[in-house]
Amino acid sequence: MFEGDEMHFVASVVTGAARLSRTLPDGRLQMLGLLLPSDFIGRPGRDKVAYDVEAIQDVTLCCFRRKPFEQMVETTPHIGQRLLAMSLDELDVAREWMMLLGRKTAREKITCLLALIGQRIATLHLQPVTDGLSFEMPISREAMGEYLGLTIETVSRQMTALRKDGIIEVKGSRSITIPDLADLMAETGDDTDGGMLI
Amino acid sequence: MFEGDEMHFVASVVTGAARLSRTLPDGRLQMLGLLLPSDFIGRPGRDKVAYDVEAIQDVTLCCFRRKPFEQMVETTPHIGQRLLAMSLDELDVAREWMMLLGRKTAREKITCLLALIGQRIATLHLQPVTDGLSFEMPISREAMGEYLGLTIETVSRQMTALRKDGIIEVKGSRSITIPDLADLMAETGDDTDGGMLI
DNA sequence: CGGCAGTTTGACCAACATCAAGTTGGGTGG
DNA sequence: CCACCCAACTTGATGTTGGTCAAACTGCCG
Repeated sequence: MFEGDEMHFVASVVTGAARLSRTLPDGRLQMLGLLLPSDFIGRPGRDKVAYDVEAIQDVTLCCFRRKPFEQMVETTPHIGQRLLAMSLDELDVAREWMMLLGRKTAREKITCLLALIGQRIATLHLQPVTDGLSFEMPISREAMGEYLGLTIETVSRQMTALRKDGIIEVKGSRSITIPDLADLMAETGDDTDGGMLI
Repeated sequence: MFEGDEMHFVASVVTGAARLSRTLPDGRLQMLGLLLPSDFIGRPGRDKVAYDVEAIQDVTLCCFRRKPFEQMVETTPHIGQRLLAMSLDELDVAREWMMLLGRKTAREKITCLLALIGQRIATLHLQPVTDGLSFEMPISREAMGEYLGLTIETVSRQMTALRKDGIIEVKGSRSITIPDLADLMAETGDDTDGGMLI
């Protein structure tokens, strides 16, 4: 679906993954969010799509016609509360990303993304998040750039630099190992200790 | 309030203005949002402040203890629906800003901000948004930079460039006139026509 | 063995940041 | 009333980062 399209339904992602993005008239593209199982597309009270939505894997959706769904939200408080909690979480993610896009260097952006994806994949597979963490990057260099506000060349160069610095190990172009998680986190620009004082 | 503080209440802004921001350990700061009258601070179901919140003018808040408020949200569906609509709007704003931070040039960032502030001030004063629009910048060059992910010097240089190009007229450092709104919009990088095809 | 998409690398360049002076204008104290 | 002070802003010189353009390289598939 593309920005401005009429949207006659809302939906919940059941399987697969999709992404939200927006494109400027001259073609510059920024990815705005990732839709994973349980995430919600569309919103009560708005009939146009606000951003481009594209599947990045085969996706199964659970769709509801918009009007009946809006009624259901009004009559079933619990649904509204759930939607509120989800949209507040998305807001946190979006703001975290604003910090990254506005102020972080290319190297910090890349390490943030690697840490994020590594942790999420490990958690998904019920693996501990420790040194030696190993995973497949689910997205291309191009998609990394679109996510981070960088060009593909800069992404590639930073990956090479991180490899040469021993922060990551790379096999092929997608297989990543993180020998020392603390080393990676130290490059993200964030608090390493979760923000605790002393 | 600062990131990580315990928050025993939620609040609605009645008068004045505040801003949301986050700071990296080394001091880099990114503004994440603006709180104006009717905006909401805090959230049901979360007891820590997620971002720094600072008043930028004298502010009056309407505060509610968090626990009773959470109960009220559960028992009064209409409140939850209103909060949902507000947080979805904030999400749109945040994502619009991600596009700006990730992909726009300094000149585009500045013109976007000027257009945004000009239009909001005009609307607030019930003035038509037309050529010759004139207003006072409510924020300093530094704050503009924090909002746009730029340094103060770059902000200043771009303002000078826009003045020399006749896109804006400047009196003192805060008073702005926009002789031709279309000229300004043409510099934002966005669709000038609101995205309509033909 | 091509052909091709995805990736890497190199050379060069533009945009923005950084560092360092100025400049302006409003407020204060002599 | 004037001199000076200070914060906010502007301007200049220079440095870095990341973008751009172009050319290889890789691995996979037909």
